[in-house]
Amino acid sequence: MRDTDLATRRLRTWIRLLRLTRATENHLREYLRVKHGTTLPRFDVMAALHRVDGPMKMSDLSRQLLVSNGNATAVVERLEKEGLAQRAPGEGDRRVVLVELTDKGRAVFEAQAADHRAEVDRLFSMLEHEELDALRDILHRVEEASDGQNG
Amino acid sequence: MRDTDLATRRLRTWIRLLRLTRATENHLREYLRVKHGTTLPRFDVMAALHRVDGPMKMSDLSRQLLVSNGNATAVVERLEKEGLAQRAPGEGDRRVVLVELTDKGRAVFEAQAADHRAEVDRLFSMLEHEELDALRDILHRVEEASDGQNG
DNA sequence: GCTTGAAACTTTAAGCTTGAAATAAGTGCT
DNA sequence: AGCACTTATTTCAAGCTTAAAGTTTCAAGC
Repeated sequence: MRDTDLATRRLRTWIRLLRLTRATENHLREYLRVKHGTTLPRFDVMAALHRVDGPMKMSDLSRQLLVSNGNATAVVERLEKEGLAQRAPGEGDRRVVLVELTDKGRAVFEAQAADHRAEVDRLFSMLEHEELDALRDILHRVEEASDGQNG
Repeated sequence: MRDTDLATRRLRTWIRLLRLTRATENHLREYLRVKHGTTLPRFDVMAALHRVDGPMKMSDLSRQLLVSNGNATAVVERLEKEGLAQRAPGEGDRRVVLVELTDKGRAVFEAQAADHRAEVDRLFSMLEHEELDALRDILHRVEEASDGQNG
């Protein structure tokens, strides 16, 4: 394999990375569905909102999650309908919309997050500090390079 | 960071992996859209069909791509409508449907694939043999473990 | 103050995706 | 043959996602 040219190895590595990510997402989707009756996009949005622990601009939300503006609007709309999040107009800039979790949303998310964390720990239980170090270095290298190219 | 407990490190690593995958997919989606007027799901399906280079069962296709059956049906239907793929009933087992690329589909895909490969090569140009080796080992370890758990 | 342009969101249409239900066809048991 | 069970695929409803167009608001230059 080491005599295969770099372009081919990079392509194969990307495909394997993509497959691992999909398989893991499928597993977590199913887990969240049967255990908490929720979906991955909802969970992701709630995680971002919980993380900042306060009002967050819609645009920051979509930037954070790497999804389109319209997508953020749609998912937040559903969360709001279920009483898990709420939107309010921004104070200064009247174009801005601020989202945050409701108390109910926070409670619901924290229960989901605990199980989610445990499941991720289980799924990656074969990775110890050594592999995590190696992976951290590689991810760091990729992120650094693409920061240089884009933003 | 090394004094952070393993569960936390695994969760953070998963999140970073997910972000890298999403960023890369977003980039490739945009690339295929502007340069070839196609989408990632269509490209993925065509790649799978090109890979086997011959008739493929719908169920094998969805298994390969880690998507639902209904999804495979929908994407193939669109490819068929565009004359890029064609379906035919299986010979022996009459439940089976076999898909394959048309000549046009093969030609179209090969042009897309060449550019896609070059773009992936560019996106991961910071990874040399050394990092690819490390990543291969890690991915192998994860795949091995989940094979033991599931299928 | 007006205009021009940019920014923050929402809306819309089209496509993607899932999970479940529905069809249809094969397999095995009696 | 008849019956239950499994497998292969499609259909369907609901939700997710994007890109593009539309609305409202802000900022800068005149």
